[in-house]
Amino acid sequence: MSRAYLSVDKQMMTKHTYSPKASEILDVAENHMRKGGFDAVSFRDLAGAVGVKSASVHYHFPQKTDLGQAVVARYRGRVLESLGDADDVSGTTVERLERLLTIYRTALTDADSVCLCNMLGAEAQYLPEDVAAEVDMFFKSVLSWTVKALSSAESQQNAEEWASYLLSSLQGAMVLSVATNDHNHYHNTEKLIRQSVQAVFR
Amino acid sequence: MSRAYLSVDKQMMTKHTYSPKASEILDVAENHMRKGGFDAVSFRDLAGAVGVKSASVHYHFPQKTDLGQAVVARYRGRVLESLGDADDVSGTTVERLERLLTIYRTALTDADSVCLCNMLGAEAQYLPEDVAAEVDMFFKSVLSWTVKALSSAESQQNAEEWASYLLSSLQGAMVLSVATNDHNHYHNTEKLIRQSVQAVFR
DNA sequence: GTTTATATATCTATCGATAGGTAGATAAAT
DNA sequence: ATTTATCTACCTATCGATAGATATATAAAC
Repeated sequence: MSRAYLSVDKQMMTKHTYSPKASEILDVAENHMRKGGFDAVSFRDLAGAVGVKSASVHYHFPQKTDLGQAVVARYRGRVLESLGDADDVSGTTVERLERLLTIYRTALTDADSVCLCNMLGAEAQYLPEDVAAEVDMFFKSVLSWTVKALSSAESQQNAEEWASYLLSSLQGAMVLSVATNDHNHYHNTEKLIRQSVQAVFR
Repeated sequence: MSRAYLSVDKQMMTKHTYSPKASEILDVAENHMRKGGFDAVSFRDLAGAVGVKSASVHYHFPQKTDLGQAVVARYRGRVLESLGDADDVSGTTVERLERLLTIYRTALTDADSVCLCNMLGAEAQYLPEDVAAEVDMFFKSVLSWTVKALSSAESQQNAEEWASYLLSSLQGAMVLSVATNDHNHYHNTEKLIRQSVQAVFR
């Protein structure tokens, strides 16, 4: 069994500061949010899914903004943890990038839905400010990691530009895959990303 | 003033089969849907925006599914019309591709929101079947156009793979641009797409 | 040890607001 | 007269959120 990176996987959430029930709520909320966006999750549905009443969900997350913030923050933390340190890696740029590709691939395959922050990022102007800020932070963090991962000494290429390009491709490929119900769009993009990076960086 | 392709622009919707009021409703629905998804538009809000009561919106679009279908179908038609015939173009592949880039660029710039079908495609599993089918058709149509646009006689590259890759990049770049409130992600991706295509196709 | 207090986690019941949707009247245009 | 387009008025269902009660567990005070 493959590890779930972007996807919810209780086994890898060891250092959660949330109670078991709160974590369970976040799990359901995250999966549902990835498929339908922020407004697609309701306190009642969450409550039903974890076997409590909606008022009890409000106990753990008083406002819906708190819930959204928690979902995105935990998601970001999990992704960054899976990515690890971008600096301390030996190996080629392409090898380094495989970690990023695996994370996104597993996220798509496991849940058959786009990246949480893709879904929420698209509706950023429609989100509570706090939640939008968490989403913004996700992209800035992952972009920063990717820039580092691409910054090999030999290359004179602009790592920032390529990081933005690569992340865009991966995010968009997930959307195409879900929208057309054909994951080949993702796998194909993965392949061409490898080619491009191999050609440009070394 | 630039022409709005993906964006709503009444001037270019000459052959609509909708009444003026219905078109107005579709305009508002489309813009709102791009920012918040399918559930973000309500009959009451639409009614208020166009100066009628919600029951009158139901007159034009009995069910919300009808509204969603109409919005996406019109959007797709407008984009395909703007793209024109991919075959009859003289010029380089890159030049041919500029039309696609301009459409997406203008869409992002004019409305500061992602492509309608990016927003809806991400939540495809959450949409009414009819609406999801329209979204699927959008991507298949634009992909088909792009494949043709890339299929120059001299090139031996796989046009289908590259079409999927390019569209993914553009879609994802819009998401990053909106989510981080930094359109440079889009413009940067545009630039690197040009480079990549120029290197691979001729 | 027993009592007192506080925190945790849930419940029932309800609120006002809003969602999509419908029935039937009205007014204008053809 | 019929069609087109709108209205008023209403329905049921669900939304996020709150009030107030309850059971349990831990912790502190006596």
